[in-house]
Amino acid sequence: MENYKSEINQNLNNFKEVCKKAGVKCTSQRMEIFSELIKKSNHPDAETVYLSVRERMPNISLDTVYRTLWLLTDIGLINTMGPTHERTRFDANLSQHHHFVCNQCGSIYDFDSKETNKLKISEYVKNIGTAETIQVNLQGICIVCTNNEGNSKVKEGRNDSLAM
Amino acid sequence: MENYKSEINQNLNNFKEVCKKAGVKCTSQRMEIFSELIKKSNHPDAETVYLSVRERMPNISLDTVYRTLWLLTDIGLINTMGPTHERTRFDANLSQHHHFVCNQCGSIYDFDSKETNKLKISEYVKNIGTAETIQVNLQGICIVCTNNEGNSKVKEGRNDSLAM
DNA sequence: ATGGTTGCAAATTATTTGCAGAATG
DNA sequence: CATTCTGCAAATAATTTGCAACCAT
Repeated sequence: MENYKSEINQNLNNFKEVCKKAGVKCTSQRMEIFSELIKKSNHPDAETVYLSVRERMPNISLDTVYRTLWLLTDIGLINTMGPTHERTRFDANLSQHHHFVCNQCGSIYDFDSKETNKLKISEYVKNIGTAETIQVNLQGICIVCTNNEGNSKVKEGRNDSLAM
Repeated sequence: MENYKSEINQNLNNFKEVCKKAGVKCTSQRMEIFSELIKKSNHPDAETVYLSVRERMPNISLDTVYRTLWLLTDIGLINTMGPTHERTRFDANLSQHHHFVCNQCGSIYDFDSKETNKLKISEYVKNIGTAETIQVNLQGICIVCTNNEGNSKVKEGRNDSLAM
């Protein structure tokens, strides 16, 4: 309970630094939104963040929350869960398979690997729950885009890469 | 090229059977939409399906495509990619981690495992592209819901389980 | 025949944007 | 002080829904 507050302070210092580097202002709204996200580990959506922050800042508006969340994502302070700005996509392939998403063209390739299917994840999540399905998602650059280097249009600037 | 058509026919026979079992009608629209999804392996969204099917059925409407895709999902003939009907969720935890999604309450738990991080997926997808990030998603029932058995509300009936 | 299904148009939900005043560096 | 931000309200995009006509069983 004690180092929870200091963790936020530590993060807020980093926050100010990153903002300065990125050339964006460090406003009270942004700090509230950011620390809200650090406090809540349950990956809230914009509306949820808005409702919580509003308890401390009654005048904040939902669109500020949206703008801030995307800004924080752009400058690398937070991430989104899964694909964003995407419409729901459907798949008739019901067999066990995994996905490779190209950060450049947005294509999704299916793949399968015995090694992946054999993963004994269950042991790692025993204290979380019982897993029924496992799905591996890879992000990177597909061969087509690698070969087309130069004439490929970037689809999203928000796909920060996270070294493996 | 030849067994591509026979694959569709085979799937369409199964389609009719499943429809009968589920007590839904086997309309021409539904057959077109389903076979469109089988032909395209690129996980199209509703609009894309709509545009393709419209070439053969000029009068079909987009909402029929939506209704059909969800119906097919409900009766287990197709799947959606990733979370659906979900707002974008944000996460301040930037370290390498994976997710456990509870099919019952919708909570998302973070977890990490050395074994997972060491996965040499790159070799399996060499001919697809170069992966920069790997993310494992587990679906199942979390401990909280297991303990609350009975008074928990089911969130989605669309989470077909796939044995590990 | 008749109840599920379709197409249309209108509704809803999530998210984005233009603009004038407010706050930050 | 000069911008960058914010809050408001209105716009947009994806998806859903009510309803009368239509089609499969």
